[in-house]
Amino acid sequence: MQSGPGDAPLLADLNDAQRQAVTHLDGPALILAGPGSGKTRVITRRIAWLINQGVKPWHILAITFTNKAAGEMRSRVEALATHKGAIISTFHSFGVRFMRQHAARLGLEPSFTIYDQTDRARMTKIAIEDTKIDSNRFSPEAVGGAISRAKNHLLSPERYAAEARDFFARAVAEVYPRYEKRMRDAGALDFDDLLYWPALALRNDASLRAECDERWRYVLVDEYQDTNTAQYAIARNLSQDHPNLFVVGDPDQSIYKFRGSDIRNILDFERDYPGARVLHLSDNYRSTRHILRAADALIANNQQRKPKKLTPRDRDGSPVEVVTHDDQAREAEGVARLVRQEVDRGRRSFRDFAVLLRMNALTRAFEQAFIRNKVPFQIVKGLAFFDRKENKDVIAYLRLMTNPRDDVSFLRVVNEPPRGVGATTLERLQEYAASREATLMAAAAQAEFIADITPKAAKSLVAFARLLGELAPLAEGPPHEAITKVLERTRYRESVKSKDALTDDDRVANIEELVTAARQFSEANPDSGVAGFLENITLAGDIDSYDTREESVTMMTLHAAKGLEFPVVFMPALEQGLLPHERSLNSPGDVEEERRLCFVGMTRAMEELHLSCARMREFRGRTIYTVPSMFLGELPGEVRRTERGVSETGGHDAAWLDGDTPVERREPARPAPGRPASPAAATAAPCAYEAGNIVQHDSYGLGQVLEVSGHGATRKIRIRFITQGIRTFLVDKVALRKVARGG
DNA sequence: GGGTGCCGCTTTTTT
DNA sequence: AGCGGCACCC
Repeated sequence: MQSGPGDAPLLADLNDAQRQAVTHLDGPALILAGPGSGKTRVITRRIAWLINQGVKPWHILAITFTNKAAGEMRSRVEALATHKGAIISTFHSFGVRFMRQHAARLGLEPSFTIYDQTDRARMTKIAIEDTKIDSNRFSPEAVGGAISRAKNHLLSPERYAAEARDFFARAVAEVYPRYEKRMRDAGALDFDDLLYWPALALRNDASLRAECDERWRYVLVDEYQDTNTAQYAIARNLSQDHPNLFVVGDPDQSIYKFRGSDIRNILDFERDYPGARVLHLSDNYRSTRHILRAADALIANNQQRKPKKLTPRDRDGSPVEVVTHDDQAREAEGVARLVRQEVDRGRRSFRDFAVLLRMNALTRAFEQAFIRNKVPFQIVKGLAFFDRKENKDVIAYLRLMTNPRDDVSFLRVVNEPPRGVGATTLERLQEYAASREATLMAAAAQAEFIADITPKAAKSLVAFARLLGELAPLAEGPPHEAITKVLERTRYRESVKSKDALTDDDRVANIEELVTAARQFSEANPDSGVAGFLENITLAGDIDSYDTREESVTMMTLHAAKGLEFPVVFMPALEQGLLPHERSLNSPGDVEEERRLCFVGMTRAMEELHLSCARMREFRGRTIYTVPSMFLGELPGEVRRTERGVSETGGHDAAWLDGDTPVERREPARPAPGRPASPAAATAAPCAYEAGNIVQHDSYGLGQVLEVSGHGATRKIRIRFITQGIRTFLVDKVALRKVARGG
């Protein structure tokens, strides 16, 4: 490594491994970076260092997974070096830029619309109806998901069809080409297209590939463990002639398999790039020893994993807490009280706390508890706002202004507000459009010539087409003006107001908020028109709306928390079926991913980590008895385990749950009692288990033995599980743990 | 032929 | 919370 001018401040506060990573010059490099090991710092310093070494900024491409991470990286590099010309963006934003730039070469209009998963489902539904497949048999979401996975694996419709074996795959194989045709005709790309087409173009067009490889000589990829096949292909094809691919990641934090990421990309890096430099960042600067030991112990249970340890740099801190509550209301109340108390004592501020959950649906109880205790909070879930019906409607108008071929948006708002265009008319219109290979907008403009469409409906359709034609020029101007005009011309506000007096205030407020969001966007991006605004909101993720400076407790999913850190982390609802999630229990590989998810959550904590579960949980309208997460059993003995409440005693005071004023209550710390046992038939033969025993099964959770029958290899055991009903197993084959003798 | 109101289903995680 | 499906009314 050479040292250039002004390197000292870039390298001074780095440890040995970090410095080696930053100053790695040419050739592929894999940086295995555990949580809290300073990987963002390594990437940003490296970009600055490369520029200091004389690498031109426009030869640098740094890719992250979220817009927020990209923005942060950009501002951090900015503080270190002039990087004008370097691209720091997400894979998807890079894909958009690539597609717009090479649209002509790819046979695409540069004014394409980007479809989100909701739009994808609608288009999939249309495509299913194009085929002879029974549309009730397969949901558009399921088929759309399968198409998405195919694209993530770079499978074209032809290749997918060649490999389709089972009934479902054969149906998807029918729909996939129809979907693609429909998308192309609508001038639309889905999220996966933003990776799929660039990946294919780079793979198949040698001159384009060489041109891009030459342009981006230094490619850096963050969170490499989460790349899918398409992303892998993009990175690989940009790193042939200039094989300076620098990837940073942690196999233990791979949590996006469901959207196609392939952990083998990082595990096989050395095989794919012979001679790659491999560096390990294992010093953890984030968390206390207690937290790291707990996280280490948990992740060590994964079989498909290279062993590695996190080296703490910090003090011991306080032990990791595991608390069992009676139900989710008390669990949430416990969190809210602790936050309140710490803030009241002046020891913490609200923004020091985060509540990390497996599912968005679990936030309810916490919202209520925080409100009750006057604890300010924010939920990181940006989708909710732009997903509101009224906003989606307005957005559909904007899309039609920039791209009149967008059939999905057409269908969404052609009768919104109501214009007297019903299902029958639309069916006729679609038939007509299909027979002439025309877009719905074009067909609407000539609706008066379509047989079987009533004159009244035809008039409405023509007026609608004319309206959009008149609005279209506004797409070049600032988006908030376009929205204002849309609302005015469609009288959308008025139509909302006349519906339901109770909710319409909310809806109108949402529309106003959309106008504000558009105005803010215009101010920040004065040169962008409506198309830029649409692109921005479609590609914005939940985490992008998260404000770290806000004085409030943060609630978010474990997935969204990746890359973040908080002084105090709560991880509630650690129950079998939630984490690990029910749908992962059938496959050991999926359970390992759930364990990684738990690991990611735990390693967000800097000083305190509070894990909890509830004995009872209301979910989808039913109350179920829960089983503590298997992951809690994998933590070391040093964690502090506490039982609160204990329903069976009936001794606690629940008054605080109903009133506004919290009442202090006793915290009897006592062990959980065994479940009441029922008298069951005894068996003659000696056996490790007998009726009444309380047993733990790896997947089904806690249950009570009802009966043991037979003998030898055919001895059977019948168990009633708390959540999964009655099951029968062969005693010799089933993995059970006796928890209590019971009866 | 279109509009309206009610029911039940949906969601695990996301760019 | 939204939305498709359905029944019922205009």
